[in-house]
Amino acid sequence: MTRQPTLHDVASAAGVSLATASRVLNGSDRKVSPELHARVLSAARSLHYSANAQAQALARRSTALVGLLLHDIADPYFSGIASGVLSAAEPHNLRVVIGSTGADPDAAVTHLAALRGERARAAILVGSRTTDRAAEKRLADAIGQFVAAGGRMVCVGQPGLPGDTVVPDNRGGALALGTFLRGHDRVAIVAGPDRLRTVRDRIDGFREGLGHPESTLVRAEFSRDGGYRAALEIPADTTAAFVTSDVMATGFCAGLRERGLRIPEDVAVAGFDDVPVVRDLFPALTTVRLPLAEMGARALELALAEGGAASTVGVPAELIVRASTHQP
Amino acid sequence: MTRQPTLHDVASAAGVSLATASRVLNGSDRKVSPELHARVLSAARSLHYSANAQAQALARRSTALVGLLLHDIADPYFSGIASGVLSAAEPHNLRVVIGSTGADPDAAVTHLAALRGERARAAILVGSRTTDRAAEKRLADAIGQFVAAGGRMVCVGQPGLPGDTVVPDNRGGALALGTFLRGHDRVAIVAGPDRLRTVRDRIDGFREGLGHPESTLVRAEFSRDGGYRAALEIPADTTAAFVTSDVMATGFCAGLRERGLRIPEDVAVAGFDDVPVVRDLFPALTTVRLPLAEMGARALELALAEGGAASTVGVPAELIVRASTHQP
DNA sequence: CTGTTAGCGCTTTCAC
DNA sequence: GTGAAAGCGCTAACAG
Repeated sequence: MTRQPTLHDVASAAGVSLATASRVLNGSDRKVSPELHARVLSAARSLHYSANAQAQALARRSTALVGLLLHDIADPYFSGIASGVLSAAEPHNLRVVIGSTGADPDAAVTHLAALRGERARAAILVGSRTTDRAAEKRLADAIGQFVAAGGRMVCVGQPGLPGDTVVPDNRGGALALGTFLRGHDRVAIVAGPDRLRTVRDRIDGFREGLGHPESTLVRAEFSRDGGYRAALEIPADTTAAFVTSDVMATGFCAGLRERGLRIPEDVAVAGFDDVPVVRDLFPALTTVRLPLAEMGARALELALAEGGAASTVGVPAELIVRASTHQP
Repeated sequence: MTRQPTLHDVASAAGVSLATASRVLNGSDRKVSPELHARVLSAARSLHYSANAQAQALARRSTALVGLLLHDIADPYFSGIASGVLSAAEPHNLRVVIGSTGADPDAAVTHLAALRGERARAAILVGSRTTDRAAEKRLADAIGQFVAAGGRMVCVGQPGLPGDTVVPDNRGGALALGTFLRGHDRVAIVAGPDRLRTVRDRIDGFREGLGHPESTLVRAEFSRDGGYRAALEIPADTTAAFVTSDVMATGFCAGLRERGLRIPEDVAVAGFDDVPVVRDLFPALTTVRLPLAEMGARALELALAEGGAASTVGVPAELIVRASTHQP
């Protein structure tokens, strides 16, 4: 590996000035004579020139980076959103650097600091909130710093933090589901952690739809295994269960089956999110569809917005009825 | 948003030179007196200083970026690997920029060019090969350029390209599966595109294990829907099917069910990869486990390797027997 | 131990 | 149209 050719090399190979070379190799508005233009181009080509992005960023005082922060890329909810972010970024020639926040409540803070150092154009934070007030404060501070440095912040899923927000209609979707399940009288709600506003909205909407609030509430971890364990805990005479996320519901169904309970004959089960795989479960899962990829794309677009004011875009949630539920 | 403070600002606020400020704010080996050290630190803190990563990269002639190129982040095979890459990158303080290559055979080429411009330390390419010789050549060229620019290249899943490689034991895993399924006499193999070496290895291993090669071969797209369609095509009297990826197998099982065929009574089904969800299908899917996250982590480690010679690391594949198969 | 001073590779006025 | 030159913010010799 020899030293990479610089713009300087190209310029002298083409017999022009640095400025001219720069003008033709990058979409400058300044005009360059066809003759020189061609010479620069061919010099660049034969040298295999590739502009140093860092140098450009430094000189231009701007980068093409956007950060994407999420819990766990292996979780289909997050990867669905990530997929949307990526495809929306492509046409804008934006590069997305991804970070998983995982279990550590301060991981987002760390990542945000790094993104600030990288002078990222924007950061997209997908659902990462904790019950820890202090940590929450640190997050808000980190966001503040990031924004102060000129970055745009957008949160997906959970409102309440500074910056733009993409929020699905959790309440509305759950309400439709609750309404659909009306008539079941021994209903269990398998919910993720109470601290999540998302979870609360889904519960509230569901209960309102159901028409009576005296359902059993089981708390569980927001994961496949959390759902599985919850299945072992719900009352044996439950006739319907609303599991607040599909990933949990997947484990929940497995747990139910192991317990010898049939779906939907013994207990009707519904999830939320409509991650791709749930239609292939047996029985196929009734759920509320969230347009994950679209949410990601919307977030990216917000991230690009020039305007000053923080905006919120809502996305609809749609009830998808499949075989895992029946109306009583 | 005001102009971001620079190292210069910090230095003068602390009443020291640029060099000293630089030394304390970055892990230089040079020593600085405790007194100045403290002054710089407090100045940096009160100014909310954040080093400009681009400027550092330029001055240091090195970045902390690694690129991760994969087909589709929403596919659990890829997201599983990505997850491993991310967690391995974290402790090394590496940033990973991700790009999906999707359907476009030249997307990897484009991304590689961008990564070269960014002077990324390494690029990890997860399974992206086409039947198109010309495109393949362009890919190899792009890799060559990237490497010539000092980047490290590592491919996951498919050998044959320049650079390091992480290859799972496709053949061995499939062989174990074939052996397990011995005795079935009307066996179908539902395979992804023939151009993929991975697919070929899996087929060969499986056949060898099975002990007789006269199985029906059905080609399908390497996706859930591809598997679904294949299920409608296989001979009705098939007693066992090996589907070359779990994602395909997921669709395949759904298709079988719609056709009224029972699993495993009518046809035993096995997949490959062991993506998380297949254990929750009903019946749970027999498959060959690939340590996806570990593969990603290994790739990242190869990417970090200093040495010159390209190396190949193999990862084992393990037969996981579940309810979707029975021995005849 | 600390400070001075060249760059790193590119963009962008500002003259010509 | 084209070029000279001044940075962009930081690091790393090299002197003290």
